[in-house]
Amino acid sequence: MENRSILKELQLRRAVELSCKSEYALLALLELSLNYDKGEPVQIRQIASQQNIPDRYLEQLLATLRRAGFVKSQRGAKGGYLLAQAPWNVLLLDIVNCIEGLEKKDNAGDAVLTTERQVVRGLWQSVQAAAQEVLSAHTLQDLVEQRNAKHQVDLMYYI
Amino acid sequence: MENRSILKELQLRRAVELSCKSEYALLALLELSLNYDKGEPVQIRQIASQQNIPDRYLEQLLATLRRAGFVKSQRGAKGGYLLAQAPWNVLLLDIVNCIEGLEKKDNAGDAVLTTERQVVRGLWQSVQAAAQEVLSAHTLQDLVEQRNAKHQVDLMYYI
DNA sequence: AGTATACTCCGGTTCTCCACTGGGGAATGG
DNA sequence: CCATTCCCCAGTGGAGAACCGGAGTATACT
Repeated sequence: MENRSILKELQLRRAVELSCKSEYALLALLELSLNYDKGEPVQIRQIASQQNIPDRYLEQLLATLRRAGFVKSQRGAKGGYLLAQAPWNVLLLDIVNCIEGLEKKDNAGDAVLTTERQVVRGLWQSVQAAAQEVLSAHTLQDLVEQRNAKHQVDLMYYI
Repeated sequence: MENRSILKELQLRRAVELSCKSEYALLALLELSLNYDKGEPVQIRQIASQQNIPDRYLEQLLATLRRAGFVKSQRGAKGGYLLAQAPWNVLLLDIVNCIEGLEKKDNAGDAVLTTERQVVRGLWQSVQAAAQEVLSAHTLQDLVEQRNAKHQVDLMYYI
């Protein structure tokens, strides 16, 4: 019990976790990015049906994204969601961190770490760093371009 | 419910997850590596107390490591655990994969993925790849050396 | 042989988070 | 006013994490 709470606080897990939540969020933001030029809001339902995501769940994720300032919402009829920033200004790392609820805790504090533990933690940090570097190297715009390129190919096969 | 089971099978989550389990396992194997030259088995209790790990839990982890062929066990009095291979032959990636229960599933199958989903999955794979590359670039021996180097420094400060 | 020592296998418990569902309320366009 | 759409809060079911405990089994030492 003691050990558990300690480790819980250290937040070692979920460090580089990519769950369903993140995938949904990225998909939603990608969908919003595709409609960014039009300036018209996109509804939850639309995204949900297009990407096969449960709409009530997506709603929550979009709420989080809104609170974090990634999207703007418009209520009422003809309402929906809009990207708050241009796709090329949104780092994918920020999205994942937002949705995955990453809170940094400096583990230097109460618990005394053995030399071995420090080494293992160090290793872990370098793994995290590698993963985050990839995510911070890309923006939503990159996803848009990849999807457009891929879409072209798909269409060619279709014809 | 449907969507959930599908995503569950795809095993998207836990792709790059590093939990308490992995830390314990790495610590245990590191401890065994330090005693590799001696050739004498190390008991669970010893590792557990040295690294502040609940022993009954560590027991389970060592069992999986044994079944995977990372360690050998010796029962009875003066028994304990031994590294099955030399520290420089054990990739850290293999350890984490073993303990985290990574099973690859090729997601190309029943479910039709939208173009957007494919793009997001692709992104995710590159993140995974980056993380795994770090882990596959190091062996237990590297951890041993790091720990020895760090231990030296600690001793110097102590004096 | 007998005993203490260790691993082995089986099970159960508690807790947390994820994925998802649902209901009522508030704003907005027609 | 009213359909539409977002907003907030609340709850459910299941899976896995992180444990604990006991009965069984192999081994060494005397």
